[in-house]
Amino acid sequence: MKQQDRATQTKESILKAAEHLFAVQGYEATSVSMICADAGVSKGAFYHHYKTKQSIFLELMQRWLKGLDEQLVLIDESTEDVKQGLLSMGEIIGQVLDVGGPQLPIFLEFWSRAIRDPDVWEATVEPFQRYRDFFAALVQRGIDEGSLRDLAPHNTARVLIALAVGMLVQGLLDTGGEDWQDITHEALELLLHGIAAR
Amino acid sequence: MKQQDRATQTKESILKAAEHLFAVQGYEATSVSMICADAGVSKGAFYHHYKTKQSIFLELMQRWLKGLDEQLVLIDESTEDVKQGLLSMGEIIGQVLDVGGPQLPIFLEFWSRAIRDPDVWEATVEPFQRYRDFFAALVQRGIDEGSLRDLAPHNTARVLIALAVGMLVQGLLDTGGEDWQDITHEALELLLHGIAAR
DNA sequence: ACAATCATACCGACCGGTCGGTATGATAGA
DNA sequence: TCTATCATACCGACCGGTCGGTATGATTGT
Repeated sequence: MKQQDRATQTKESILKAAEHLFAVQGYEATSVSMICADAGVSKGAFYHHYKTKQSIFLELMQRWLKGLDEQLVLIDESTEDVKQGLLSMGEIIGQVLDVGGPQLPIFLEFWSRAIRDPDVWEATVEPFQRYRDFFAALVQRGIDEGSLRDLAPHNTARVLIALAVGMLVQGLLDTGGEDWQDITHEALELLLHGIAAR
Repeated sequence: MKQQDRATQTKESILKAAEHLFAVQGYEATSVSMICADAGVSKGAFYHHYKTKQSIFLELMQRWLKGLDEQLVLIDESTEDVKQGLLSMGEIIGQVLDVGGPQLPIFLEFWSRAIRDPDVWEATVEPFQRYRDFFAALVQRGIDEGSLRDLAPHNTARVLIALAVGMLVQGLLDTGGEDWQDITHEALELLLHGIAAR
């Protein structure tokens, strides 16, 4: 095999091992040695490909967010009706919770680290502000096309994200096998139509 | 001074030091030695009063939740109108974010630890399910008195908690000095009346 | 005297990261 | 094409330091 191919393979196996271990044990509880053992690679190989333990942490997050980005943009482009688009995006949350559950706990660690570490902040929070702007634009579109009430797009976006994040956290901590696809859908319906009596 | 008084004073100063350090540096980054140094106490004193590092972590959380409990019950008893009660509870979130900001990051760590550690889970998640039941009962009351639409109380409670948690996380990660009191209030209004056009 | 309270000294495990060295494929001049 | 040279990929022992926790003795109120 070519040298470069072997290299990328090694790098990838390290990343996969790290992703798995971070998900199951958490970041702090996972040592570089464990990652190497799991990947079947030496510590030297690890530090040849990655500068620090944290750097692999960040690369993981960037990949993850990139995937989320693409999904959102995809839905955004394929929907005409804003209300329907919001519901579709809600389904992403449900999917994320039902499918990618195991590796989600990392997010909580990312966030708590982001508060102190500027590098982590840049890689996690800054993208979230991009999402907020994205939702705000979507809400504005809804207002323009008359399907949404005339409310502050920025704040509404914050509410939407709060809903997403809150559902994510609850999904992580709830043990019972809830159907989050369903719950998130209903939550968005509630937000759309209000819970107060007419 | 009496021996027992001195003991409780020591215990309290340890707790205060731990609370402060956990808030500023995080749990893992804070060592027992640092807590002792900050409290002006020896390691022997620490392990005389607390079994492990984690035990102090848990005691902190229990105190915190107890305070939250009391606030919620207080509002619950003092309000007649459910809609108004919900808005008042929203203000708690705002208060919590504006006032107790510095020590909130611990929550994220608590949650991420709760996923793996059964003891932490019991101390953090189980209370949250109590809150959910509490909100569910409140929603049910709203339905009965006709101020809320007839919807599943359990799911609605989940939405309310999602909103609270989501706002909390955003409040932690947003750098700008937003007025979360205001934002949370508007969020609840949005949820109450819906964002869709009539 | 006796127990509660605290201080000091210390242990073994482990951690992230480094470093000297090797193995192996790429490259280029003869 | 054969070979000398070099860069990349990788190995694993090792380091300084930190950590949570313990063992033991001093102090102090009762």
